[in-house]
Amino acid sequence: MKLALRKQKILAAVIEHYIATGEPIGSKSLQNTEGLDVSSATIRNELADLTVKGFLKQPHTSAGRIPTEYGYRYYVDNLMEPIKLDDRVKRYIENRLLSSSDAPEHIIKTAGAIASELIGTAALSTTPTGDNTRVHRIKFVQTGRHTSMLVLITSSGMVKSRLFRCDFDITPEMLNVFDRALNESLAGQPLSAVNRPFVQTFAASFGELGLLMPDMLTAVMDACKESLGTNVYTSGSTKLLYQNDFDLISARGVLEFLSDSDSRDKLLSGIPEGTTIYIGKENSHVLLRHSAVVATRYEIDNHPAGLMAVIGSTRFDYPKAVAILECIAEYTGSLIDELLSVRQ
Amino acid sequence: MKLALRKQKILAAVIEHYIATGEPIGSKSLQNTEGLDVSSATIRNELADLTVKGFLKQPHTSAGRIPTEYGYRYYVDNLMEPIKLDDRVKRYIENRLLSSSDAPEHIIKTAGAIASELIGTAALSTTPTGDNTRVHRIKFVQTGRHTSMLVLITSSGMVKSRLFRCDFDITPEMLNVFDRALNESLAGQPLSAVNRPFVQTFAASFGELGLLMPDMLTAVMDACKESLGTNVYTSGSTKLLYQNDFDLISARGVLEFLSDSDSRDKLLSGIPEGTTIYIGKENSHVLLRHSAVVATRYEIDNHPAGLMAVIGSTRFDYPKAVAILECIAEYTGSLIDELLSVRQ
DNA sequence: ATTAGCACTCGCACACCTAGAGTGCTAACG
DNA sequence: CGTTAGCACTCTAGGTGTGCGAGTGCTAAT
Repeated sequence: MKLALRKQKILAAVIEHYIATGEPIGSKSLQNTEGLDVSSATIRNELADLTVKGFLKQPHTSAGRIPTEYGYRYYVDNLMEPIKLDDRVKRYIENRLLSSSDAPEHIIKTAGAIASELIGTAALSTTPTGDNTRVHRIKFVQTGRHTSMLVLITSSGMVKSRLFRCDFDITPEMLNVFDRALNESLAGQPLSAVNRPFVQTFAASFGELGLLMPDMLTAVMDACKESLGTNVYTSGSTKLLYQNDFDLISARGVLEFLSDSDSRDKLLSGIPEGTTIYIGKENSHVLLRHSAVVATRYEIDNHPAGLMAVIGSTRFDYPKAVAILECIAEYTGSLIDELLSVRQ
Repeated sequence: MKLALRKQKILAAVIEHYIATGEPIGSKSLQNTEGLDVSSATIRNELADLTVKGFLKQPHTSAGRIPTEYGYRYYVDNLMEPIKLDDRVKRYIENRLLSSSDAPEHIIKTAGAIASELIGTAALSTTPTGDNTRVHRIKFVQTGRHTSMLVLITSSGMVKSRLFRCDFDITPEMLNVFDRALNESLAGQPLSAVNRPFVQTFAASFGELGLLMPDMLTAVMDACKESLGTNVYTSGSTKLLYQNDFDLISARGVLEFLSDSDSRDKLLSGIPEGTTIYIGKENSHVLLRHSAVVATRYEIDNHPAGLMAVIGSTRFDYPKAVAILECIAEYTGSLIDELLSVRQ
C-alpha cells in the first residue's frame, strides 16, 4: 500500500516517538514534528485514517496512538533510514573482538555479547552451520587401557571430542593405523557425508579390523553429526526482564524459547542470508508472538555461515540494531577468515 | 540453641506447611498436626515465643507464621529428616545420564538438566576444577600455511583448542618436533604449573627454535589457563520466573547473578566438598540475598571435583533437593570415572 | 481540505468500606 | 504453673465510588 507523504511522515513520527519513549503519542504533541505544519485536528483525522488502515492502534480510548505490528513492518520496509555507525562504535566493536581469545567459538560468543551490550537486549550468536563444512582432521588420544578420545577438527575451525571404549587393550600402533586410515578417507569430506552407510563401507573396506571398533566409528559419526549442528550462545537474556514495555509473560516466553534448543534452532536455521527482521506474529513460534527478531548472517570464506541476532519486544530501535549487527557480523567473519587463513 | 520438643514439632510443622503450600499458617490449622494435642491458645503461645526467638515471622499482623532464614537454618541443621529416594527416581536419573553422549561435558550438562527438572528450579553444574588436573596430551593440527590449531586434552577428559599463527610457513615435520618436545615435558604436569616462567624455561631449552614460536607457546599457556577454570552449565533458569513466592526483582537478581560468570564462579569455588546449603543472607553475594543454594560436589578418582547445585527462593524443599543432588552427583562421578578408566 | 470548539470516553489514582483471618491478652481451670 | 476459652483488636484483600486529565471524534465554520 502506498501512503501519502504526510501520512508517512506522521506514521514515522509516531513510531519513532514510541520507540524512543515507550509512550503513546497524541495529535497535539505531533504538531511539533519537523515539517508538519497543520493543526492538531488535521493530524487527528490522519491518525484516525492510519488507525482504520491498521498501521496504528490505541491502547485505550483516551490514550494516544502506538504502532501495530503492521505499522512497524511498513516502517521497516519503507520509512526507516539506514543509519551510519559512528567510527568510535566501529572501533570499539573491532577492539573487543580482537581482544577475545583466538578460538572461533570465543570470537562468536564475544560478538553476541557485544551485540547485546550495544543494542541493549538479548542476543544470539551461532557457530557456522555445517552445510559447507568438511572434516579437516581426526586425531586420537589414548586416555586409558580400554578408552581413547577422538578429536574432530572441522574446516571452519570447530573442535569436537568424544570418548570411546573398546573391549581389548588399545595400543599406540593401533591408534596410528586408524588415524591414518580415517584421515585418508575422511579428510575433506563434507560432515553430512559421514553417515551410517559411509561408515559401514569404511569398516568393510578395512576387513576384520573394522569390525573390532564399532564404538570408535560410532564416536566418529557422532562427532560429525554434532558438528553439523551449530552451537548457539546467548547473551544478556536478563535484559529482557528490565524492558518495561515487556510484560513478565512475554519476557518469560522469550527466555523459555531461548533455552529450548529445539525451537530456537528451528528459528535460526530458517533465517536466510543477509539481514532479516521478524516482527510479532511473523515469528512462527508462539512464544515469540510479542517479540521482534533482527538477524544477520556473517560470512566465512564468502559463504553465509553463522548468525548474529537480537531479540526483544516489538518496540525496537530497528535502524540501530541493523547497523550494529551488520557491523559486528562483518568484523566477525573477516576475523575468523583471517585466523583460518582462508584469505591468504 | 536447644528447643523443647513441642517447639521443635511446631517449628517443623510450620516450615513443612510453608514449603508445601507457600501460605502462612496459623494456630488453628496447626492443631491438626500429627501428635500435637493441645489447644490453639497454647500453640499461639508457642508461636509467639518462636517468633520472639527469631525462628518465625508474620508477613503482617493478621496472617499466620512463616519461617525466617534462621528458622530454615535450624530446620536444615536439626529437624529435617533425610529422605530416601524412590528406586524409580534413581533408575530414571541413571538412565538419563547413561543415554547422554559420551563426552564428560555432555554428561555434566545433562546432570544439571536432570537436577533442574526433578527439583523444579534453576540448576548449575560445573566441569571438574583444575586443581588436581594435569596435562594429558597436546596435539597439533595444521589449518593453513601460517596457522595451526593446538588441542589440549586434560587428565579429566576435557578438551580445549586454540588457533595460532606464525610468521613463516609451517611444515608437518616442524609440528611433529614440537608435538614430541611439548608432550615430553608437559604431559603429566599439573595445569597450574604451565605458567610463563615454565614456558620461558621450555623455550630456552629449545634454543633458537624456541624463540620462533612465541604465539604457539602463548596458545599452550592460554589453553592450560582456561582449562584450569571450570565450565559452568545452567539449566532451567526460566523456572525461577514461575515461582510465585519469588518476586520479579529477586528472580531477576538470581538470573543476573547466574549470567555474571565472575560472581558465579566466586560462589562456586568457595563451596567445600560434601553437601552445602546457603540460605538467604548467608550468601555472600547481594543478588542472592533472598535465595537459597544447595550444592554438592561429585568426585572423580575419589577426589572432590565439580559441582552440582540448585538455586531458588529460600522456600525450598531442602530434603528433596539434597537427596536428588547427591544421587545425581554420585552417578555422574562414577560414570565419568568409568569413561576415563580411572577405576579399572 | 482544513480548522476551532466542545462534549464525550476512559484509565488511573485515591479514598473508603467490609469481611475474614489470626493475633495477643486476660481470666479461669486443674 | 502450664493450659485453655473467650474476646477485643489489627491488618489485608478486594470491591465500590469519585475526580482528574488526556485524547478523541464530531460538527460547523472558514
